[in-house]
Parts: sequence; structure tokens; C-alpha cells
Amino acid sequence: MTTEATKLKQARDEFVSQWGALGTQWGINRTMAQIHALLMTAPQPMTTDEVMEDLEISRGNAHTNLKELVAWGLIRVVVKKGERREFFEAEKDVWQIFTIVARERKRREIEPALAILHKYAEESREIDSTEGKAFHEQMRQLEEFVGFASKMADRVSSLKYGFAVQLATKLLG
Amino acid sequence: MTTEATKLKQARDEFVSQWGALGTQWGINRTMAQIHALLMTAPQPMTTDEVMEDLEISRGNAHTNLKELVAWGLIRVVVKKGERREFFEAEKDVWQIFTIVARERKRREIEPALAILHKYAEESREIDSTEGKAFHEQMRQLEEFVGFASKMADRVSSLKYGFAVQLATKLLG
DNA sequence: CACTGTTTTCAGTTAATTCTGAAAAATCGA
DNA sequence: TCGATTTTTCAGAATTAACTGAAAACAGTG
Repeated sequence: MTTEATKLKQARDEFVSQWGALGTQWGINRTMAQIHALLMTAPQPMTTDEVMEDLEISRGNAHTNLKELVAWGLIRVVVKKGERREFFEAEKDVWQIFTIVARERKRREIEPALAILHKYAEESREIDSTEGKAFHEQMRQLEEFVGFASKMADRVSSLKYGFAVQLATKLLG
Repeated sequence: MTTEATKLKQARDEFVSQWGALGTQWGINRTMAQIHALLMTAPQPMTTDEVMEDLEISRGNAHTNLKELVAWGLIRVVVKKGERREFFEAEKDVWQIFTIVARERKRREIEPALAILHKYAEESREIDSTEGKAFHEQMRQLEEFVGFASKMADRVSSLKYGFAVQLATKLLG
């Protein structure tokens, strides 16, 4: 192998490993982040067995996390002619990745929060005491803000990348 | 106790408990989220002992998470005249809470990611092979995007709430 | 300085999450 | 339908994260 090829392989390996460690911070498990990094930097779609071998993980682990990534929409199943096995390839477009992650985070983090805030804002609506009013007001303000943020996330996600950049640059640059 | 007071107490307890469960999704531990919810809805600053009792947790746990919340800036230490104990009170302003959480997430999630992307974009800069160029390009695009997002987060966080709403509404409403 | 109340630390325990590996189920060609 | 290959499931093992409780350190008070 050439020096260049070795260098690339090593850089890629390190990237995959470090991206995996980062995943923990992001609240997604290490393996999932590693597989994502691996496929994002793979020149070709990969099979479950190749992923297992590259990351030295079990079949069950590889399988579960590949399917989870497919569910997120961060990777796709690719079928090749004359091949029974499934191949996986990552979405590589950064804006696409961003909107997918944003959508998923909204679903898992924002929406449940909103539901809780709404529930307790409602339940405390009629309480007359000073403390009751304060509680209600706090719930209401949080609900209003989170609802607003949620809507903004939708709007931004639905923009085309170029337009989002243009907009942001014009306004805040 | 009046019916209203019972109702409020129950609503608040439930809110604290459910907010804690949500915390897990957000990548912060349950206790920390519970304490935050408790203090956000507390009519008065609370002591460590009161927090321990309310949530039925150990002194060590209460202490660690109170200090962590102080480090984030989501709660403050309050000293009362003639009292040796520390009291804690939460920041209740939603925009303040948002900017604090945004800053912390940026520090813990965005910046390390940016550092990694930058490192491997640099390391692969000179690799001439097709695969090397593709790897470099992927790193570069991710770095560019994450860097851009990071800057935007700063800009938005530094706005006054009213101005942020006005801006967002005008552009995307 | 000695006493009391309060905060901080941390070794050991418990709980939660993730991973393995093997078995079961599904898929496909002949 | 059978056999070979591939995917899926899941009970138990391993790992990681969170929590307890008690002891040590610290900070005021007389």
C-alpha cells in the first residue's frame, strides 16, 4: 500500500473513532455514530459484514444500529443486481443531514416537552392563589417559547440550503 | 390544605417528575432536570435539604447536581441575611434559559465536532487519490456547515428576545 | 481554639444502557 | 419443498452512568 493510502486509511479510522466518542455527547450511542461516520466516508455502499469487521462489533449490534440509522433517514438501503445482501450508503449532503437531525431532535426533544408544558399550563389555568398564578404563568411562557422555537425549526428545515445561507448571511452577517 | 393548593402541589410534582424523565432525552441526567424544574416552579429559593426532601434523593446527588446547574448558569446561589446555608433559585426568563442552554450545547456538542472535522480536513488536504479527495471534501463541507451553524447560534443568542421574535416572524411568518 | 452547622468528596452500590452471540425467522433460487 | 444465505430477535453479559451514605473538609461563632 502507498504511503498516501495508509495515511487516508488512518485518518478515516481515527475520524470514525472520534466521531463515535462525540456521539455519546450528542445522546446517540457510540456505535450508531461510528457507523454513520464510516458510511459517510465510504467510497462505496457497505454490507453488514463489512461494517462488523471494520468496527469489530457483533452482528446484532451492527444490525440494530444500521436499522436505526435507516429509520432516521441518515442512511439508505441499496440493492445491487445479482446480490442478495443489503448494502448501506449514507446521505452525504450536509443540509440534508442537518434537516434530518433537526427533524428527529424536534420529534424526540421538543414535542414531548411541549406536550408536558401544555398539560400543566392547562391544569393550572384556574388556580387563583398567587403561587398558582405564578406556576401557570411560568408554564405558559415556557410553552409559548418552545412552541415558537418548534415552528421556527420547521420553517428553517424546509428551506433550500442556498436560501437559508443567503437569509442568515443577510440578516446576521 | 385547600383543594386548590393540593391541585397545585400535585401538578407541580408531576411536572417535576415528567421534566426529569425528559431530561434523559436531552442528554442531561434525570436528577439535574428534576432539580431545575423544581426550582423553576419554586415560589422561594430552596436549600439543599429542601431539594433532597422534595425529590427524595441523597445529599451527594443533590449537591452535585445543584453545583452543575450553577455551573451552567441555570440556577444561582442566594445568600440570606443571618443564614449560613446556601439557597438556590432558578433563572426563570425563557430567553435567558434558551441562551444558556444554547451556549452550553454549543460548547459541548458543536465545538468538539468542529475541532475533529477541522483536524481531518487538514490531514487529508494533500492526499491526491480519488478517495482521498472525496474524504477531504466531505470533511471540508461538514466543517464549513458546522462552523456556519455555530456562528449563527452565537448571533441569535446575542439578540434581545423581542428582536429575535420580530426578526423570525418577519422573515418566516 | 473548640464546637456546630454546612458543604464537599468519593468508594462502593445500584440502575440503565449497550453489546454479544446464538438461535429463529425470513428470503430466495433451484 | 428443500437447502443455503441473509436478516432479525433477544436473553444474558458487559459496560457505563448515576446515586448513596458516610466521612472529611470547611466556615463561621463564641
